[in-house]
Amino acid sequence: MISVDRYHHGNLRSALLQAALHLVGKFGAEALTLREVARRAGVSHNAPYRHFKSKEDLVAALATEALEELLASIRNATATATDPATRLRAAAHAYLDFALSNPPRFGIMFRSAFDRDAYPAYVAAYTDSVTLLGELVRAQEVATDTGVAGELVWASIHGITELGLGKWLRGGSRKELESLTDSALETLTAGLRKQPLA
Amino acid sequence: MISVDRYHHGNLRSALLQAALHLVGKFGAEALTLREVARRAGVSHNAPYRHFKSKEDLVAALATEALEELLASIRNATATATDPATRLRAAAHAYLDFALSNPPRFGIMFRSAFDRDAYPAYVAAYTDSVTLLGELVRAQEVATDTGVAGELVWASIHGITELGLGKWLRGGSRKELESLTDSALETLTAGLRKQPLA
DNA sequence: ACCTGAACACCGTTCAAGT
DNA sequence: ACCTGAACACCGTTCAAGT
Repeated sequence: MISVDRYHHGNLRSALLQAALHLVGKFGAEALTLREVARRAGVSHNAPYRHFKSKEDLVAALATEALEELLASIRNATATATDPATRLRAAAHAYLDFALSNPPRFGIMFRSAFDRDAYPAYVAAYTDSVTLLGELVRAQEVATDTGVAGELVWASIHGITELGLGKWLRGGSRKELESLTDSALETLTAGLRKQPLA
Repeated sequence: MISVDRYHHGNLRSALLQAALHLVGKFGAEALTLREVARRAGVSHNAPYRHFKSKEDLVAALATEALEELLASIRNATATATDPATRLRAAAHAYLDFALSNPPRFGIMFRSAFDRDAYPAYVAAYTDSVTLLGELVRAQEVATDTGVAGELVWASIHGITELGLGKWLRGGSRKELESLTDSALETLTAGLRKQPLA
């Protein structure tokens, strides 16, 4: 009766993605199996193949959704401030918080083996993210516009995030990692101002 | 006749690890299966359990060996120079080169799910690595000895490595990534000198 | 001690069949 | 169109049995 258990209307795809996301968040990326996803969506182990060519194809869809959500989250976080340093800090915190809120999803987003070029929406979200970061860094007025400064900032934030998620740093709490992120941004911008890149 | 095909002498364990490393390096971490490892070592699918409690246990051994090798490689790279900046740069290049030389192994070393505390050799190599990095950074005379400077440097190098391996940066060649690493180190040390951490 | 073969409960994927 | 059940070739792991 209720439309949610009738997949002939085209909502199985999103139900599968939702189940997959839940599985990943709760049990980690290695617990993500097509058969379990199908089970949770209440369909046969085979039904997912109507919507995804393969497990990798579902993972790619999951990664695309995650990247789009991360981008939206960063946009949202930077929207309220006008001061360039504050905006960059807000973006970095959004990045870190996104990763901490669902570590396995962060892994799926970044480390999946699928061919990215085969997923235009993924590439689009990636391109937009890099562009946004470039703008945020350029607004600091710390370097000529070669893009290297943006990569340095991104790598620092990403490194702190990865090492934080893996419990490699002495402080692993959200607060401590945000503080480390702030230090990284301050140090990098100070360094870029003092010693502009070639 | 030849001792290599007689595992009653205690060399099966290392033969298994060697097969596992080869598998990981050639086909990626997801191709690492206990059964295939056994096949390559020429034993039944069950023989590995004489030497490893589980697949995770073998992965932990692999990760430990990798970390020890990385540490040795960094020690070796820094041994020839005396200038602090040169030594730090050599260490960073060794880190990057280690990752690029076998990306899946780098992943196993950093992202495996095993309980690290259950593997003292792993913890020892980790502790020694952090200590070494701390010394290298302290020699730059850029910060008070809180360890934060070391974490910032490590995160930057690690971030460049991860993003480079994942083809996220515009330049992905060894040369380009080493150059980006050099920029990161120069920028961070300049920033730390200009604006010491609280 | 060290190794083997059979067995169990899983996978991803394919295929013929049902509505 | 969308879904199902049977089947295939894999996994990791356990167990009884062989030397």
